[in-house]
Amino acid sequence: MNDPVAELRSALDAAATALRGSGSETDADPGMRLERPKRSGQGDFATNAAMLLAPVLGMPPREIASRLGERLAAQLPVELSHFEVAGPGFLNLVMSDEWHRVGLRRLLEAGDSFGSGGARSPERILLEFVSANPTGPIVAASGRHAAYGDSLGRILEHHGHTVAREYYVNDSGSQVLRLGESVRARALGQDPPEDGYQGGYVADIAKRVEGAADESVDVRELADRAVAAMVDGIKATMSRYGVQYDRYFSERSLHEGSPSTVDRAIADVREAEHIYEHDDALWLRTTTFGDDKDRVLVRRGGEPTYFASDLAYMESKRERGFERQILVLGADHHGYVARLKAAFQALGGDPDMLEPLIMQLVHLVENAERTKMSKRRGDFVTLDELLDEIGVDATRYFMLQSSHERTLDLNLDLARSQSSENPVYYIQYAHARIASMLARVGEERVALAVADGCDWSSPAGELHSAERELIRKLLSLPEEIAEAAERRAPHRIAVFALELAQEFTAFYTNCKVVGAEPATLESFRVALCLATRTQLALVLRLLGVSAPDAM
RNA sequence: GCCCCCGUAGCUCAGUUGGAUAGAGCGGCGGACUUCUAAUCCGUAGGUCGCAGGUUCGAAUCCUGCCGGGGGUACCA
Repeated sequence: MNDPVAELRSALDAAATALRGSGSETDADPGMRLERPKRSGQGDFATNAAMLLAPVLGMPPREIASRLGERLAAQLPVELSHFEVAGPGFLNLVMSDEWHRVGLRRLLEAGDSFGSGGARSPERILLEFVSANPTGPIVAASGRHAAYGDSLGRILEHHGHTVAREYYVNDSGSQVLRLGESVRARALGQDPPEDGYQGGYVADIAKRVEGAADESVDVRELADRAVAAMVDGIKATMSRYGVQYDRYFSERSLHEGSPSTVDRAIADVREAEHIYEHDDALWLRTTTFGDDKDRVLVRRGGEPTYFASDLAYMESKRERGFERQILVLGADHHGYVARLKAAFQALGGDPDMLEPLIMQLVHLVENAERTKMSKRRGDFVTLDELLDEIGVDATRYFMLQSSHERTLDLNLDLARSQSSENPVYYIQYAHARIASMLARVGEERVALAVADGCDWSSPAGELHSAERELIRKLLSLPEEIAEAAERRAPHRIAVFALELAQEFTAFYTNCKVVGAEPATLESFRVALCLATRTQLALVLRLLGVSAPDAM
């Protein structure tokens, strides 16, 4: 492991354990924290350990904090500059310049793998997201799912997991047929059926798809062609958006073959005796696993439900060796969670390994009004249109900056007129500035600055507070990655990226880099710039946002 | 009715497995371009953390109730 902050935390744990003695409670207190105080003057790090130990030891918290500090000082004579006991019993730690310099050295050694591989038990994860029906173009709101799923995948991978991304294509069923009917109608110059798709894009497909107006071509066949055309469009949009899937998984493929995946899944749950017949339909007894009511798998008449496909798709994922299944669902699907969990268990799965994540809605606000989006009516803003307006980077950042469990209002007027005010440009600007500076000093000078033999790790003079703060920010990446991965929270990285850019800009404003005297100081600052650039590029990559060298 | 999410600065949002005086961006106001990129920086104003109780050394964070907004509650997909 290459994580100076984690090492500090271990030292603190050791000190706390020693203080507590062997006779008392077994494990370290999980509530013990190594925090970064918000206010200056409260140390570089702070811990509440003493307050948690107080009831155990039966001593005043401040007294414990003082003893804890002394132990830590003995353990870390070089790293720890000094400590203070404050408030109700906080222990504030001030780290030495040496600790910061060593930290920078280790950042450079790790490069863009810093903060990677922290997962306690690496998993094979199948991450399914978007999966919007191929009966229309990708709408703007799906851009949130796409950005979230893609970024989450990148973060999970950096954290040490293996991730496969899939887009589930609903290419069978009545919706698809309805699309075929609508295309046929448009091709013949008629209005689509009332329950069909009214959007203008249907006419475009009708022009592009072969045989649309040819009544000898079956509507079902026409529907397939239309879906294929839609999927091509979806792939193009996703590609433009920087979202790569490992596979577009066809729902229909679940029904093909003999026995089909659907057949096998049903056989499995039948064998486990979770199935019964009622009213000529085949039901899955999901109530066994906490669902409100049982669910139909095969309708009266033999037609399998969409739920049967879901069951089979889960089966397929398990057969392919993914122990964890994450699926990003829209808020309008939260009613499915119970039955999906139940189905997963009926197949013999551990319910904790099926992880439906509910994404709250995106409202597009225009003229101070929320626009309603309906694919049927064709009344929507597409993701492509949004990308035309405000660009990939700004869109992705906007979609990622807030928690997925929070409704997002996307103000189109604002997005259009003030896209340059998007924080993403501030972050990219910091990256571009560094690139420009490093180019100015030249590759050889940079190489010299980071060379092992270079002695900037012990120059005369104290570090500037901006240097110290920037280094600590850089060193906090591993825990940010862990937090973002474990909480499925890419927005944490979006916030971190902005904070890192701010720390860098403060350093830039206060500390001259090129031409700093003595040369060892210039080397140190060049090295710090390089480490910052590497990490900015890394977090931008995790967000799926570009890291330009010039702006 | 029942279930899920949300309510934090004018706007958009962080912070919520309890910690010190609640933060950022944008917008407002006042300043700074002989400078390594001004897409920047500095200063300043702006808050009953929806409301009311409770738990405790300590609550934006946990519990209960209420108010407000959004979504769901199909042999549709």
